Amino acid sequence: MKFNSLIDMGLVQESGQTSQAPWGLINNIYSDIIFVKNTPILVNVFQEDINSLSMNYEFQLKDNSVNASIDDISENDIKKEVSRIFDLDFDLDKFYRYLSNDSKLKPSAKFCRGLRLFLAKDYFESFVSSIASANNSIIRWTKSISKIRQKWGNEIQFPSGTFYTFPSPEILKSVYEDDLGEYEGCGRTIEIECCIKNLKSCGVGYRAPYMKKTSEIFTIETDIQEIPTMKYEEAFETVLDLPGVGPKVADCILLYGFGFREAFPSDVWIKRIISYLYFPGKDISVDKVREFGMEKFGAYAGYVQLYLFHHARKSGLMKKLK
DNA sequence: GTTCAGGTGAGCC
DNA sequence: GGCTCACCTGAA
Repeated sequence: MKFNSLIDMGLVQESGQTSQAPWGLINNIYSDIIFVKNTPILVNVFQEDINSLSMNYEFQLKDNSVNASIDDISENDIKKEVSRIFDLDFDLDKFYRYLSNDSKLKPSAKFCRGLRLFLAKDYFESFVSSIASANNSIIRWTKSISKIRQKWGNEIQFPSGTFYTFPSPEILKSVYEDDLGEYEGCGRTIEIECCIKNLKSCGVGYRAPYMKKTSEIFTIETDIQEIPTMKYEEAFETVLDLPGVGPKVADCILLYGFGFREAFPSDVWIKRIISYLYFPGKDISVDKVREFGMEKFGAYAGYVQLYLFHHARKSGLMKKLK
């Protein structure tokens, strides 16, 4: 089945949006489990040919599935969810016309043609993933998320193979934090050097307690459920209250997770890029850069951030700015 | 072996 | 309120 919207799937997957790690990649097909009406569905997405920049998808229900037949879930439900995750209704042509009006933004459109938001398939996953991304590299972050899924996610068999879901808040809030916790927790029945099923063993470092606490809050907090209906400012304050969530991570959760396109996630790289383009020779604080981006780009702030960041990454501007 | 990059939170003023 | 520094890991 096919979507006709312009999209570069490889670019979306590798763009480091913290709502989720890149989907599994085999033979140019990206695969992951999404949930439609609480039923796990394996989705494969791929480009028919590299030049077309349109996207195909197919799906599978799990093996031995008794209660989940395609009768309960319409193909249209699945299509709508895939379309939502890749933000396919966003009008890229209109956005490119907007970019072409600013000579500083214009080059990024060509470099990142077909780049779209990679929205959360699961809100909890986007919170934990974003917290794990703070002060981290994309490579290390991706490895950590993959380990978390393999250690605590549900293993589900599909016709084309075994996949792991992202673990639930109930599971993640009670996992061991580090080697010592695991050693003590299992009654010292194993050597401490052999402890491998704790959060720090996934390489998340000091973020482990933040991730556990946020998982616990997720099992009780009700405010979080209201975020999709909130205005941006209120949503920002709500998300900021969580441990391990500062302004940067909050904006990542709101933009990549929930699709608040007025968010302008600002880290040192965006600060360097914005300073280089709009305030040459000056040192603008990250906080000021965030204000500047939201004020100047308005409803397009999130997409502009996405495009500037990846243009800088791909064009070698980042190395130059460092 | 050492140094460094990368956001957040705690402790301090 | 603002400022400084520790936090963990892996790459250089």
